[in-house]
Amino acid sequence: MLRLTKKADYGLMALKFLAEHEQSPSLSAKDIAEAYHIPPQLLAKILQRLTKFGLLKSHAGMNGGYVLSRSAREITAFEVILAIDGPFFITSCDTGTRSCDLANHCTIKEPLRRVTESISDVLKAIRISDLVEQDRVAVEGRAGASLKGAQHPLVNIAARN
Amino acid sequence: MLRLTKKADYGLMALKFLAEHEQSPSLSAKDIAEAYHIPPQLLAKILQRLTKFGLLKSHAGMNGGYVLSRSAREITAFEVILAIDGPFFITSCDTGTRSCDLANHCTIKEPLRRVTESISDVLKAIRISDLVEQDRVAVEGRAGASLKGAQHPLVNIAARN
DNA sequence: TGTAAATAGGACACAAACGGTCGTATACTC
DNA sequence: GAGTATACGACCGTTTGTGTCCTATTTACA
Repeated sequence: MLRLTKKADYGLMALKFLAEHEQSPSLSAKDIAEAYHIPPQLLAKILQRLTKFGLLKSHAGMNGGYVLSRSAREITAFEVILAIDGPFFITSCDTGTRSCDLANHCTIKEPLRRVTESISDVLKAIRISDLVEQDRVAVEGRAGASLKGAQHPLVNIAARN
Repeated sequence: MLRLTKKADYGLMALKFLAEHEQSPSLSAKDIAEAYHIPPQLLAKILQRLTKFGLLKSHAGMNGGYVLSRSAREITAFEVILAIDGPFFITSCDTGTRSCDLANHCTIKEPLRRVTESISDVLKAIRISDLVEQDRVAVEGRAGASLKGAQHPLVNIAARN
């Protein structure tokens, strides 16, 4: 529970992959799916949603594919999750349109709404470029050796808000 | 998505209710269920899990019920959610026991693990007593009038980590 | 101009999770 | 011993998540 869906996972992976290949004219859903062993048709749909949401630009036809519509530094994890999984609330009631039937009795809604905001802020502070950077550091750390200090950029990012 | 289950909601509400009635010798699942119009049997199960997890103490038989096993200030929202919904991960893979089959290709796992930690920290900073306090303030604000300054205790809590 | 490769998107099938109920056993009080 | 409460396993219907299939459309290139 309180977990990301696979779709959101795939979406983040795809964006990260596109960010790492920004020099390419465009990459197809198939290219990305093969790189990560993701079901191609499923990924295609995800990329379509991201396109509809304005995070990607698509190009149909031969040699077509997708490119980031903005710099990787201007796309946040929050936007990706929002695009794929829709708005999220930490309370199970309050689906956005109308409040739950417990409205009058549910006394934790307001407190938890603030928690939701805090979590949103964390996700808004994570950029696709951070994923690239963080992963690069992790790989180097694994291949190389010393794992000391300042190796948790994302934590720092989350704390810096 | 990324939302709390109703069970976790109910659990938090119940703990808050118990915290508000700490002077009572014990409250039954039925008492609490009626107060919030929650299905009694469902709430009973939730309270049983919380008991098993050590957050509540139960007492069977006539005039039985539940009491907090600790002070409301020593129980966090994180523990409640963990007890009811199990461990949560922001990545859909990595269910705890073994990593997903994408292990080698999934390059965002490590970065997102840090995000999970940040969110956990937020939830760990929320105590049941905060829910009580925060709700009290909200009610007063609604009944009374002025809504200025320092009215977002939970946000402050989340930020103070 | 035709073919192949790509996006776009609706419909559907399967599986897992969630929400809730039922029945029964057990513990405790009076 | 009766009544009330917790403890817990089994079950069921609904929803959500994951993935596939099929068709239409766009585009590049031979």
